[in-house]
Amino acid sequence: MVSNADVIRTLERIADLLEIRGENTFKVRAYRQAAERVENLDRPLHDIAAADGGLRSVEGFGAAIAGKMAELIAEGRSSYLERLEAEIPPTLVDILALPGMGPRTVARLWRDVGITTVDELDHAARSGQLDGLPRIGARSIERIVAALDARAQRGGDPPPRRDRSALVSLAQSLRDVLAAHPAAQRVEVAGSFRRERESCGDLDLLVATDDAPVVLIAFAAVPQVEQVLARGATKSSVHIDGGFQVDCRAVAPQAFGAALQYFTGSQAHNVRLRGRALRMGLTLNEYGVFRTDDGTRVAGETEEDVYATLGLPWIPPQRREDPAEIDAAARAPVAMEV
DNA sequence: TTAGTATT
DNA sequence: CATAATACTAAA
Repeated sequence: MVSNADVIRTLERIADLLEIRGENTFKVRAYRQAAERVENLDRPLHDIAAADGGLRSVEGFGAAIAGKMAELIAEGRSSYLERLEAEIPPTLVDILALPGMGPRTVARLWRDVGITTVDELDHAARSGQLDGLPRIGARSIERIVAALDARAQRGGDPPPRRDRSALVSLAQSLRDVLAAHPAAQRVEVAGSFRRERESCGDLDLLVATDDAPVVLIAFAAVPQVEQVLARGATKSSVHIDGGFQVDCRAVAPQAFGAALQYFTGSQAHNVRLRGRALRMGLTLNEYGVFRTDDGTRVAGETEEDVYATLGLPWIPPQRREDPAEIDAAARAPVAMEV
């Protein structure tokens, strides 16, 4: 029996391989989006396949994807995926999973150096085989080796997610540390933690401040920090507590609402919200809502402002996952103009 | 400045 | 035919 999880894995695998192959980003996105739609289903897909509308009734499933997934459900295999795997070494997906490794680099390592596995990459990186490749300098090789070492230490497993319950105290203590900084005016934990997901891949902290660089320097210097992954003018990423990633974003107080909205996500929610803004002649980013024509800022101080400007009631973070949520909220009478 | 990757 | 928007790093 093919489970929804199997279908999701297949769709994501197809997307990864297409991406390495350099396929049209719209096509790649279609497979990713289809996977995401399946994730949000509350029914087994094989059930839907057998019912009236069939797989085409699943949002994000057009003729091509529905056909391929129908085969997967009926036969337990996808001939399309098998053809892709014959063309593109499927072990490249493991390389793609390394942090800092994207489809362009993976494709180049394969085509130009013949690297197809993590072990081959490890050997090549340490033996100087990557030296002199365009766009891969000494720093890049260092990063690759570090990523390989980290992966090896985990026995090849992907970076583990953590249960929400196991993160509560870490989140609280980081929040307290930042809040104690004299330049920090307000601190919130955002991201999947704020959306109350049961497991989180990282922690996202947002700080309102008039002096972002100083706050970010302080953040990166917190004693529990094991490694600073990046530190810029508005954003810093670190590893804490056994390689767990924590991202910190610092914004001006008048942008706090927009930044909180952005940083809370989900990504799909942000994309839908920003698309909605565009259709209204507005543009939404983490600094506010702006008129497309003259760039005037029309909202940003609070989340409520941001949603209201887009004709929506404030949507609770827990509900910012469901693709239908924005449409549902738009139909709610409360926030529509009085 | 650009390419690539990362972030929600 | 289309595509959310932005930040950071390394390389050129």
